[in-house]
Amino acid sequence: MIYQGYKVTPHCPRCGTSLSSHEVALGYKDDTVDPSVYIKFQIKALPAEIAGEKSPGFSLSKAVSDGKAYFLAWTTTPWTLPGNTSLALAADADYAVIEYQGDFLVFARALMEQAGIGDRPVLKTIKGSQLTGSLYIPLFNPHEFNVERKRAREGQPGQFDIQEPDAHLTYKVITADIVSLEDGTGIVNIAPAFGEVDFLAGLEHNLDFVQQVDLSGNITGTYPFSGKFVKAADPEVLADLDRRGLLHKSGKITHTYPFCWRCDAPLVYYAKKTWYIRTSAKKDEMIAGNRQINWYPEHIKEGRFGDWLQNNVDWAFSRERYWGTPLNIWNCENCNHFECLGGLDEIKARKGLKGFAGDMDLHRPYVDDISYDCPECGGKMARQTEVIDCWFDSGAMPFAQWHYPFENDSKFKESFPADYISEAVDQTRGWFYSLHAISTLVFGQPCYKNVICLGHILDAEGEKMSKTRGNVVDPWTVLDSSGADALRWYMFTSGPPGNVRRMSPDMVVEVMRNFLMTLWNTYSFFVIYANIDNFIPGTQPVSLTSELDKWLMSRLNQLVLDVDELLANYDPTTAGRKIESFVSDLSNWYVRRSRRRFWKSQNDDDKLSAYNCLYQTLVTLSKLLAPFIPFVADEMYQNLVRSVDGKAPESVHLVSFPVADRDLINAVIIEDTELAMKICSMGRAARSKSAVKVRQPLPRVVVKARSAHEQEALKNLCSQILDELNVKDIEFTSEELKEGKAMSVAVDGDYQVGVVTEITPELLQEGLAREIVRRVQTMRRSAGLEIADHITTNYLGNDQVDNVMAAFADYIQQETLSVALLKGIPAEVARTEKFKLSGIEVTLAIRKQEP
RNA sequence: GGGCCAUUAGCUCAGCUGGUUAGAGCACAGUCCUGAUAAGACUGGGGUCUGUGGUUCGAAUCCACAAUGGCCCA
Repeated sequence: MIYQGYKVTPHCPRCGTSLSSHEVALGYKDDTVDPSVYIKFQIKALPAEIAGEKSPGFSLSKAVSDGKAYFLAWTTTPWTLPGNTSLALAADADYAVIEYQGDFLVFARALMEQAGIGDRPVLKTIKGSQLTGSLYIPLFNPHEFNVERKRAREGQPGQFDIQEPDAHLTYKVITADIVSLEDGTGIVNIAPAFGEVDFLAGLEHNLDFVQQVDLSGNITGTYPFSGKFVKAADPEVLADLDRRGLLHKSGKITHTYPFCWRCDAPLVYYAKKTWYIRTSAKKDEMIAGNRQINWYPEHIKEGRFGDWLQNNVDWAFSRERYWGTPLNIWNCENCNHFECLGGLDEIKARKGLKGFAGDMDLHRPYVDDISYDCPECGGKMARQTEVIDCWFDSGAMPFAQWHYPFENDSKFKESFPADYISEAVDQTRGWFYSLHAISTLVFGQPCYKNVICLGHILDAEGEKMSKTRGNVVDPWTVLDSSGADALRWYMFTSGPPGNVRRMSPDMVVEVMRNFLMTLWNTYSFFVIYANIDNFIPGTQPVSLTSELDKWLMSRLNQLVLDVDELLANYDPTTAGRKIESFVSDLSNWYVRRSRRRFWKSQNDDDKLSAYNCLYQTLVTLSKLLAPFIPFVADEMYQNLVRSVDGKAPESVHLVSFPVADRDLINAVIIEDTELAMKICSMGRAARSKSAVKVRQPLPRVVVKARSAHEQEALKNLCSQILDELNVKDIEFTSEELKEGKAMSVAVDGDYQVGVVTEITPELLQEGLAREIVRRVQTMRRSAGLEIADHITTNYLGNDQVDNVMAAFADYIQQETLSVALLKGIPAEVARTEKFKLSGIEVTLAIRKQEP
């Protein structure tokens, strides 16, 4: 499965190493500007078939013998031209001969326009196949510049024979499938040392091999441009050709070219020795294994990853580096015998072992000292100096992390194959592949069952974030200002994980305010009141008599059901969004509607039921949220559970995920409450149109629902509606509601909600009482009083004020925790304020009542 | 050059097994509510659902092509 090949690999001249295909993938740049040049190769001889051909008027043979006939080839890498050893044509294409400045140029007829000579008459048309075997004179005869010309030994791709110098060297023309008629001239520069296609063509046609560039990317030999880096040599190569009349046209092209992901140097395709894993032999197994894996999003499976497996090529896994896992292949310096050693035991068993100590560090440089006797010839066996591609290490993780198969047999088997892995989409060629390839090679099966494949995070403009571009959102600024859990929640809920997403810190701030603060405030509401009332969870029976509580328990258990199922289906986004809308309803409906139940002074069943429901809900939420926002969830859990139950698991992360109680799910209540919410929303709209403040109670709301069934449902929930809309009565009708002097109406589809805006003296008085409560509360707050502090309230006003204070004394006192309502303003008060309420002047004063 | 994904309000996204009037949050303006609130409610402005064809009684939704962006490959 492992072999050494002489193959062309992308090579980084600065790092001095070849790159794997997944590394190359990291460094493509779209807007690379390179030379676009048309070069003339002088034709020396034509194949006999067309050489003898007579044609009236024009003879290509004569032009050849006059030294005026040229193949016109196109390239973007002038520095490879000294290594050119052939030209490739498309067999089926028509090639035209035209005259240009006294020379006769041959190139694909279809591409005349691009070469800038479309207006010339075509003197002759020849099929590419007819030109095969033509000979041409090299642009640079390697022997003149002290560069070796080699040729592959028949059947041994890794071995080359050096060719004798030849002052009259010619190269031959071949045909190849890869020749494009889209761009260029239909005649392709073949330099077997500098391209994979070129190298393979070289093997197939037994072409010469000229390698005039060293591993640092510098031109060797004695060319005028020797010693230059390849890219720097480009203009000088062109200048040299131009001087000799061999440069037809020179320009620039913008195209995609790979660069080193590590150091940004342009990559050079370079033939050199590399160790390969013959993964292509296991291609079918890898494809079969992939069918067992669940991919999210699903299209990756047969799309990007499936394509990658279909087009599998052998894994070039050796690296010319210092750091890394040493390649465990030794070979004999004398007879070239190879051995691959599988472990320490095998090393120790070698005859004539030198440079080995029992406790040695088996990395470079120490490992390089190990040698032993060749079992074939007795020569010295030395380690190949390369290290192993670190992607191989990453792919070996499932067993390497346990040092399996040397130990931890059971630990390995427990965790293999993995249930789930996650990485970004670029890793289809990286970690996803290295894991899958090695697992298939070693175990014949996949090593992961489920994958969430993440899309990339882009900046606010939709551009890829990159350090060089400076558009990176620093994670620390987000973590410092909004927190890790806010960032997590944003990532989970802002969009499906497989999508790319634009990101700016503002979005995380929004998440914090919208979701986390709502959650936290609900939690802290509970904590404040539970502390005031000394509520101890678990000691009181839960009796679900209140419709509101039944609704909350229904919603909660439905939520648990939904979230559990969504997470099982690898959809954290929808799960998170469900939690979000639940928390919003919890805060804006349940707590809002239940407020008075917590505030009232009697510790009755209703109050306990409210506490228990809210408590259970918050605890369950902390468990549901634990995988999403581990810090906030555990903080809630610590205070809600651990502080009252020392025997509870230490952390929410050690608690089992909640299981829904299906018996508590009442779909009818959920639906009915939704309707009640809708009616309230319309009622608020009607109220706000009437311009009567919500604080002012109104006599009646009139509802036109769609059916008698809906009317019944709303009747059951009418206390919630009355309270929410601050009206005294609810009435149902099947008549159209009319907007009028004492009626404000909101319409939505088949629903109509009208508010009767007649204000009786009694209602006005009650409204006044609410105004007074509201003012006192605001004063308490500004005075810096605690919620549970008791006060004495003093007041001053006309008879009407006196009447209100008398009629609503209980209500005002309970709401404001006033031990007394006293007429007259004493000198020593915490705060005095004067108001005009509905045209009536009132002066209020409060002072804290010391216990 | 090939492949995959996306494109819906100023922004971030729902809606995609075709079917009443395309929704939410943020942002903006005004009004209201509030002793849990960096919250909330109501109203308002803001949309040729990227474009062009096609299928259909009916298309944001299905099909084809194109444009733009992102990713991967060459």
